[in-house]
Amino acid sequence: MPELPEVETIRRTLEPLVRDQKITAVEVLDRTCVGFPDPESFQDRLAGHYVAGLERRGKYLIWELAQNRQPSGLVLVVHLRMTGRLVYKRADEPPDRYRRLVLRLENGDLVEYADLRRFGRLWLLSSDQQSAAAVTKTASSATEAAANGGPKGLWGLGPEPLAEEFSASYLRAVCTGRRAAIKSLLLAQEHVAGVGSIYADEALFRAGVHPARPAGTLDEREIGRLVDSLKSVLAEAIQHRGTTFSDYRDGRGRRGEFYDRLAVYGREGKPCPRCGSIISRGRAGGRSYRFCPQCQK
DNA sequence: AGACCCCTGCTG
DNA sequence: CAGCAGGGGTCT
Repeated sequence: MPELPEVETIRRTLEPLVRDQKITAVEVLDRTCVGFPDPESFQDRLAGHYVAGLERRGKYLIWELAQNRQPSGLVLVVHLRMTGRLVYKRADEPPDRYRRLVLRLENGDLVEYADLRRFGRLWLLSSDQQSAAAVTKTASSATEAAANGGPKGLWGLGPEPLAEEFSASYLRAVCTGRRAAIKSLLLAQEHVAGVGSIYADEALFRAGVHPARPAGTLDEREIGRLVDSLKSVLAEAIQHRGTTFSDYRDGRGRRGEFYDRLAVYGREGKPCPRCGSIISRGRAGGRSYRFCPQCQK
């Protein structure tokens, strides 16, 4: 489940391998993974572009494209959802069993997009549209996005959790008056971008806050601890190149190493690393959470 | 704000 | 072999 640290790791590992390289050909093996435009136009328009650089926004990976050293006005946007992978390979390396799309590069290597569950999507969008949408959150850009079949979530993303903008005062403003569980609020990409189930659970554990607490009931100190915890767990996960449960791989096909440092996620029935109580599980807002009944009130 | 859907491997 | 998991979108 690639979340912010995993997508950031893919960005960092892939960028040096693809920057300034030409995409010579695009092979769409599974039409369902192309979100916009239609698969034929996607192939035709993307082929021939150079990769100017890779950016990340929330869980979205954004490929800046160029043509003849000039910005081409197009970006390739990728969301891996649950089981998507983006791996740089030599042409003679065996394909992933779930290979869905291939970007051929002029040096003979390729970038393989694979996705077991086929929830992931790729979109080829005009860059002014994408950047305008990233900074504004207006209804008009959202409408425009919908009309163009773009990635709707990208248009309404909240602040990056590692940016200063994501502060205790910001989170307090978001939580105030809300009865939804704090965990659901952390997962809502319009409030904070890039947090998924793993890091929401881990941050709540570190902050000592019960995941099902109505957001509005958190006091000032809890809000402060939660902001700090989220930032620290995300930064540490990036340092360890993400968390691999089964599917996630970085841009070079390697596993992430944060798995061993998880305190609660995937550890139900095991002892809490802090107090030894048994980690248990609950459900809020239609999504499950893991927590330590002793440490999280 | 919650139900349901997408999709497929794995679990009970 | 039904049911669950899960990011995020849609529909109610």
